[in-house]
Amino acid sequence: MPAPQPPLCPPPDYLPPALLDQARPLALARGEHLFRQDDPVRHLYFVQAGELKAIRPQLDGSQAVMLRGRAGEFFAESALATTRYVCHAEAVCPSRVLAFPADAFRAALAEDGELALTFALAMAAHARRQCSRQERLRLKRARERVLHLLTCEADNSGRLVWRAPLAEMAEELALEPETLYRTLGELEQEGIIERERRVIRLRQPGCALLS
Amino acid sequence: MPAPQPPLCPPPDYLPPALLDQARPLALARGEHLFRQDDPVRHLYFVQAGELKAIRPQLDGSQAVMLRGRAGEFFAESALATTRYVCHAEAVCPSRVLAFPADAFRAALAEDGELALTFALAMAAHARRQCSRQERLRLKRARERVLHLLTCEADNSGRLVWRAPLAEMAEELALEPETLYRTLGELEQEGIIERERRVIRLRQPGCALLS
DNA sequence: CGTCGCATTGATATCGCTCAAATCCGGTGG
DNA sequence: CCACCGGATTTGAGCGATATCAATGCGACG
Repeated sequence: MPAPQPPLCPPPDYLPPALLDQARPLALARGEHLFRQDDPVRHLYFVQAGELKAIRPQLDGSQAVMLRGRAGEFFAESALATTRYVCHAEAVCPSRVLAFPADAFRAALAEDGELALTFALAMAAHARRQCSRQERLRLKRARERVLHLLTCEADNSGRLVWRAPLAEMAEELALEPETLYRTLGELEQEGIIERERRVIRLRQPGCALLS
Repeated sequence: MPAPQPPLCPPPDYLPPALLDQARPLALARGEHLFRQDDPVRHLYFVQAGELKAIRPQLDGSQAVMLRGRAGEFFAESALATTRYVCHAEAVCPSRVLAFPADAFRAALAEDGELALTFALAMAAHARRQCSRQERLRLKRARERVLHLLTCEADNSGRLVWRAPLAEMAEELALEPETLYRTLGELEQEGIIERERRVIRLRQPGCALLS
């Protein structure tokens, strides 16, 4: 019974009404799949609430999180360039998405250069966030990866609400859950973070803690 | 004396002549910078020959390779969305690039929806390659990262020509050079690869070597 | 011939992974 | 209300892989 409490994110206001009319709302329970590898790309998705992740199963049985889509973002928009998905997508927590028909979306972009530019810029911004994730994965020590995530994802006051089990965060960081638990424990002991339930708070947000 | 021997890659044919006319060719020596962090974004770059990398200096003195631009690709096009660069860019080997004025590029996109769509699709394809790099970094063992790179970057016959020192490849893989040397040595001993100078050849291209 | 950058190899320390076990917590059903 | 259950979290011990430090070889080039 997907019923996320937070309010729904409206789709970007630069989208033309004709496109918005064709959007179909979907609700996903935690763990439910939005699409699977090799599925044909029929829709472009916008996340209104919750969070999605795109995963590729690895040969060792684990899964690599290729990207995440949070509320207010398009998700897997790079699929626009191809006809089939190269990974699976599932909801990290109860989520709501808007599904736009892919060809209608392409047509709208081709017809309206202004729209296409705006969308391209949104993709560019998205690419930057992906770069940040990559920078994080290049850090070799667990402590640094964790701090990188916290400083990047926490709000101005240093608070980060993680709605899924921490094993999910470990996966995001390409760490084992035990390592993450221990690292968070150490950071807490050192007074660098506080923890309560699903909330983690950086005591000195914006401070250069890395390395 | 930047004088790369390979032929120059022509810019994409979907670019309008008006835009091509404004492109300025640049030649870069190995290690030369194309732009630096905090520089204003005045140009969009297309790589005609050689290879570029965008790097962010880390607090520990090392540098993280955020992305690479190879011949035939746009480089750092996500900068279109912002006004200042967030990282440095330098040539990995002697290179040639075309510099398009950023505002002319934006204007051309806004004016021509067809062009904007094509460019957006190119960005999407680029995003997929970035995803692949990320997947690589999520692999925990050095051997798997190396094989992932080889299988992804080698041509059909399994050949990969690496024009820069191997330390550059180590950096790309977020490994220490020594680890890469040792790993390549093992793979060679096991008959999985062959090496000669700057050329690495996978003996069984396309084979599922990752575990 | 000397130097410099790159490649290679060895020894050691450290970190994160792995396996294992215990505890906590929220939710469910009696 | 309480007992129970499963998932999530914590903690421990040991091992293996990679980083780190150090030394040497090697080839290009001035």
